[in-house]
Amino acid sequence: MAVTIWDVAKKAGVSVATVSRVINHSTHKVNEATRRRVLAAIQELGYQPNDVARGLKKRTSRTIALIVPDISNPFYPAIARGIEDIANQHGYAVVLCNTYENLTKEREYLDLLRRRWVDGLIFATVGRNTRHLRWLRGHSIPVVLIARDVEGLEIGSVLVDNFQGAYEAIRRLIRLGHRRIGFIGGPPNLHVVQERRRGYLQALCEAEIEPDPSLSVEGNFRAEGGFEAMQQLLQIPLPPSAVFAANDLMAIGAMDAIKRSGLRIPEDVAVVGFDDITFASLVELTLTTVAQPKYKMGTMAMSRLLEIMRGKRNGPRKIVLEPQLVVRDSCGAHVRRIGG
Amino acid sequence: MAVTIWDVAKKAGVSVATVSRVINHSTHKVNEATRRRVLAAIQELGYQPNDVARGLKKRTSRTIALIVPDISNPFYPAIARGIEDIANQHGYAVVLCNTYENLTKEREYLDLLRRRWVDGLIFATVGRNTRHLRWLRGHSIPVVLIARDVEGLEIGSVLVDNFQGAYEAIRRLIRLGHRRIGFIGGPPNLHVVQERRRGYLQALCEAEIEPDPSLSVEGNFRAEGGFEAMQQLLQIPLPPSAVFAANDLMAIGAMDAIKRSGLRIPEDVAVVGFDDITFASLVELTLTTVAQPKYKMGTMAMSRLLEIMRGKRNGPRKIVLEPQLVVRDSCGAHVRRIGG
DNA sequence: AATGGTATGGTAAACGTTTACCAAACAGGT
DNA sequence: ACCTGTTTGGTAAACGTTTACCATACCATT
Repeated sequence: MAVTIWDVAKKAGVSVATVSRVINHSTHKVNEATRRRVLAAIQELGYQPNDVARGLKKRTSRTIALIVPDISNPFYPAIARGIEDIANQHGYAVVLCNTYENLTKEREYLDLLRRRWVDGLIFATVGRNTRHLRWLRGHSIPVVLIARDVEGLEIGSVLVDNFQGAYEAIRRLIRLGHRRIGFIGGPPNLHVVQERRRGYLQALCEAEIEPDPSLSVEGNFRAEGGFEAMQQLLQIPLPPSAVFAANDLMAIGAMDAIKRSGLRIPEDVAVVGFDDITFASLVELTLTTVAQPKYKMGTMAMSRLLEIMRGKRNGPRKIVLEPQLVVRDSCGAHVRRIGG
Repeated sequence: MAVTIWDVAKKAGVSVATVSRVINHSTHKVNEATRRRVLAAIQELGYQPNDVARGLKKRTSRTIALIVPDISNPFYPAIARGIEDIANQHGYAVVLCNTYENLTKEREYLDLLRRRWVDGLIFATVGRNTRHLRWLRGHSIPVVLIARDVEGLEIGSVLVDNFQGAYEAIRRLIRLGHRRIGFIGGPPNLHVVQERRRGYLQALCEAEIEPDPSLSVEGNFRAEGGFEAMQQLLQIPLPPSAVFAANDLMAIGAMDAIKRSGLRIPEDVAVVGFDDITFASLVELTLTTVAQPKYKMGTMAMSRLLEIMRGKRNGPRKIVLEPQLVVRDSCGAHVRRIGG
C-alpha cells in the first residue's frame, strides 16, 4: 500500500542508499543529476519516509512530551504554547499528556513515553511520590521539570520563586490593614505549595501576626476546591477579611463562594490568587494575583531541554524566574490592566 | 544499553519467538514452566518491549491523536477528557496536538501523524480549506471530526445541533422583549458558525425582525475578539439591547467590554454565549449560554473512532447531539446552577 | 604505467520486534 | 510398529529505514 524507499529507488534507477542520502542531506555526495532524478521520483510517487522505521534505526523520534496534571487549568496551555513554539523551531513535535493529578496515570505515561523513545520530557509532576522520578533519572532520558520542583533530585527545573510571590502578596494584604488572612492551599506534598505557605507565614511573622490554624485550609487546585474551602473559612467564628489562594482557579472558586454568601469583594473579603491565568483579568473578576511568566517558563524549559538533549549536562539545575504581583480590584486597590 | 528481547531469551534459555509469544498472549501455546522462566527473566532484567520496533512490525501504534484549534479554550479540555477516558479503557494513548487555528500547522500535524502511523484521528479542523481533509480520506486513516463538521465530505463527525442551539437562544431573547440583537460570529468559513448564524436569522425572521447587518460582526473565537467586537457594536448609532456570541470565550470578552463601558448586564445589554465552558457558571459572570455536552461528545467520538478502526465503515456519518440552553443572569432570568 | 585521491554509487548489516513455517517430541489409536 | 494429531519450541524472513564499508570510474601526478 504505502510507498517505500524501495519504490523510489526503483523508479529513479538507483539504490535505496542513494535515495536515503538525498532525503537526509547526507555529507556523502550525490551527483546533481541523480539527486534530481530521485527528487522527481519522490515527488511523483508522493513518497514520505516512514518515521517509525527511521526511529527504529536512529533511536530517536524527534518528539518531546509535555506532561501536565490538568490541562483544563488555563495555566498549562499558556506554558504549552511557549514550549511548542521553541520545539517546533527546532523540528521537534510536542505531545501533551494529562495526568489529572493521578499518580498512576503519571507512571503509566512515563512508561509509555520511554517505550516510545521520546527524545525528552517536560514535566509538571503530581508530586506525591518521587520514586518513579528517580527511576527516570536512572534511564538517562532528558528531563526538565516545570512549574513544580521536586527537592533532592538532580533534575533540572524551571519555575517561579514561589516563596517570594506569596510573601509579596501577603505583605500587600497586611499593608492594606488585614490581620486575619486565610490561606487556601493545594495538594500538601507539593513543594510549590509548601513554598507558598512559607511565604504566607513569613509575611505574617514579620508583621507579628500569630498564624491561626483554622484560617488555613487545604484545596485541590481546582475551582470547586476553592469554593468549598472558602465556604469552610466563612463558617469559622472569626472569618478572615482576606484570603490568599495557592492558585487562581481556587481563588476564582473562593470569590464565587464569597459572592454567593452575599458578601462583597473586596469590601468584606479581599482575595488574592496565584498564576494570573487569562480569566483573572476579566473585569467581573479582576483578581489580584501573583503572575507567573507562563510563556517564558515554557520557552526556557524547552531551551534547557534542548541543551540537555544535546549533551550539555552541566547547566543550572534550577532556573528561578521572578513572579510579579498584579494588583486588581479583588484586594481593594484600583490599578487595572486593559484588555482580555 | 537497553535490554532487548534477545537478552531475555538468552537468560531464560529459550528463543526470541517464545519470549514474544508470552508477552503477546499469543494463541500459540507455551508450556507453563517455560512461561514462568520467561516471565522471571523479564522481571529480573526489567525488560520492556520496544514500541517503535513493535510498531514497525505490526503497523500500528496504539495511539490516537486529538487535533484541536486552541487548547486554551476550556471547551477542548472538556472534550479531551471524554476521549481519553474511552481511549485508555481500550489501551490507546492519546496525543494532543494544537493548531492554534493555523491551517499550515494543521497540515503539518496531519503529515507528521500519518508518518508516525497513528491508528486514528479525532479532529476539530480550523476549516478554512478542505483539500487536506480529502487527501486524508484517500489515505484511509480512521478519522472522526468533532465539534466542527465539514460539509460534503464522507467523514464521520460528532457535534451538536448548532442551528437549533442558536435558534433557541435567540428565541429566548426575543421572548424577553429584545428586538435589536447583536451577533458576534467566528471564523466565517466554519460550518458551525454558519449554522449558528442561520439559527440566529431564522429566529429573527420568525419574529418578523428585519436583520440589521451592522449588528453582525465577526469575532475570532477568543475573548479579545469578543471584547473588540462588542466595542464595535456599542459604537453604532442604535446599539443592541442583547448580543449572542458564537462561543463563550467571546461572550465573556463581550461582557468585559460592556462592563468597562459602564453599562449593566443584563439591564442594559443581555448576553448569551455558546458552549457552557466551566467559567461561564461563575457567579460573577453567570453567562446564559447554549451548553454543548462536551464530555459526551468526547466519549462518543472516541467510541465511533474505535468502530471505524475495527473496520465498521458503515456507521452513521454524523452524530448530532442536543444542545441545551442554560439560562443564567446575563440575559435577565433568574435560574441559577449551583457550584463551580 | 603506476599510484593515489576524489566523486559517486551499491551491498548488506543493522535497529528490535512479530509471525509464518518447520520440526521434534509425545500421546493415543490402530 | 506405524500413522495422526497435538504441544511446544526454534529459524528466519519480514517491517522500512540508515550507514559502514566496499567498488568503480575518473582524474591528476609522478
